[in-house]
Amino acid sequence: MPELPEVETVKRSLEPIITGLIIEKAVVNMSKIIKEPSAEGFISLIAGKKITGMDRRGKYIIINLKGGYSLVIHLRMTGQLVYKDANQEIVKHTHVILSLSNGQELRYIDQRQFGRLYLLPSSSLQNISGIEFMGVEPLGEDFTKEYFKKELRNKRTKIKPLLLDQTFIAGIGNIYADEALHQARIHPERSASSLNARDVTRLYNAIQDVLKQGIANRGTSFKDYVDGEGKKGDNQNMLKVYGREKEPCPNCKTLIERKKIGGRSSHYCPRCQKY
DNA sequence: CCGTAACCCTGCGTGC
DNA sequence: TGCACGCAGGGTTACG
Repeated sequence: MPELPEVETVKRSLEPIITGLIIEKAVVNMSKIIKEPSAEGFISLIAGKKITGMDRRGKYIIINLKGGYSLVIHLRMTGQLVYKDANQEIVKHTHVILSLSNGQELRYIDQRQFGRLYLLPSSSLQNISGIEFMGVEPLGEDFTKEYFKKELRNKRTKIKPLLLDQTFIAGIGNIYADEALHQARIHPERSASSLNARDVTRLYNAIQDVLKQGIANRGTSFKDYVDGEGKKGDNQNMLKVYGREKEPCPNCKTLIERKKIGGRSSHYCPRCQKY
């Protein structure tokens, strides 16, 4: 479940080793993974392009190419973008292989095939529907406490689904939403507009804390996630509530509960996180 | 505006 | 042992 910290870790692990290399050739084993343009167009367009750097927007990985193009990758649930020697075994579910000018490859692997690749002009990233209306970067300077507070006042939804809304804040997924709400001691079903100033401050700080901690620990490897070099992260060991149903809350020893909220399973401490 | 659910997909756990 | 089934989950889309 790659969220902002995992995507950022992939970006940071790959950028120094692939910048400056040329994508010599692409092999597409599953054409639906290429969302834009067609698989054929992708293959012909990407060949010969030099990698100039990388970016991240929300959960999207952006690989910038010389000539004004960008390769954009969304890993969704089980996607992996890994740098491997061309001699390394091609594992099951390898859908796209980019051959690089140093004999290495960038491989897109995705067990559930939910992830997508896009190749489009760097000036047209807004053409990707998920990016067009994407909300603020939670670790960027536009995400201020004042902005967060003001926005929450007008929202009539529950706080947990709101944190997952990518058009509100970019990059938070189920793991970090549950962790942030636990740190802030806020029940996931509280209505967003009901949070008082102290709640807002705690949640604002908690969002940034859990994301920064996730990055510092190189991501949460709950199941499939690995960085650009195929290495697992360490943040799964730091989680307080996510995936810990029926385990004691680290604060108060009350057993963690799990409940579907807004269609997503939510993990919380019924004692620390009151209504 | 908000909530709910379907969709996409494979692997895994459960029950028979 | 193996089959059928349900669940998991991010983000988009459809619908009430």
